[in-house]
Amino acid sequence: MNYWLMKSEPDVFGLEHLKNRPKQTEHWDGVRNYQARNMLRDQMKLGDQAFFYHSNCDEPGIVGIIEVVREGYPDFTAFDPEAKYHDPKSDPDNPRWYMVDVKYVRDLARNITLKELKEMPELEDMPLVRKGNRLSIMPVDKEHWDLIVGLE
DNA sequence: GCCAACGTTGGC
DNA sequence: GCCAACGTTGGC
Repeated sequence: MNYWLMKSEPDVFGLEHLKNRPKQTEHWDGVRNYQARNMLRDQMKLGDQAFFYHSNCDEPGIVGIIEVVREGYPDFTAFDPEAKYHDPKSDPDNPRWYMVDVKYVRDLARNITLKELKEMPELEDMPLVRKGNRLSIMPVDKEHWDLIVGLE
């Protein structure tokens, strides 16, 4: 089993939105970065768990846990000219972008903030806290995962 | 294949 | 709202 961190802006699609979906499940669309795409397409497996991270907000941080319930498949929103993340270069016969479906697992008891994570020497290798990292999906080491859950 | 210009991300 | 960091694009 792999562990991940997935970023989303709470104003656009936050943990509450996922929780309120029928079946508490949603497809994770709109990723338009090749490195993140490769992870969605090739590496994320059924049952993998991920931190739900709120970005671009007052207190960026990890607010919950979600789970992969469908493995990588083409991000159909790329084909839709009306969609925000439409990409005319993604051909349905040869899709450029992929997504997975995720399901709400639980809230964390509190928001474990980016600020707090940055202050932990044990986490200095974590991509999330490294300068300039803008990936919206990133792998999390099991040791880091356990450590962070332990902060709750 | 280089690199300048441009767009986006996301913390602050 | 600012801006640093980074990815992508496209001319050459």
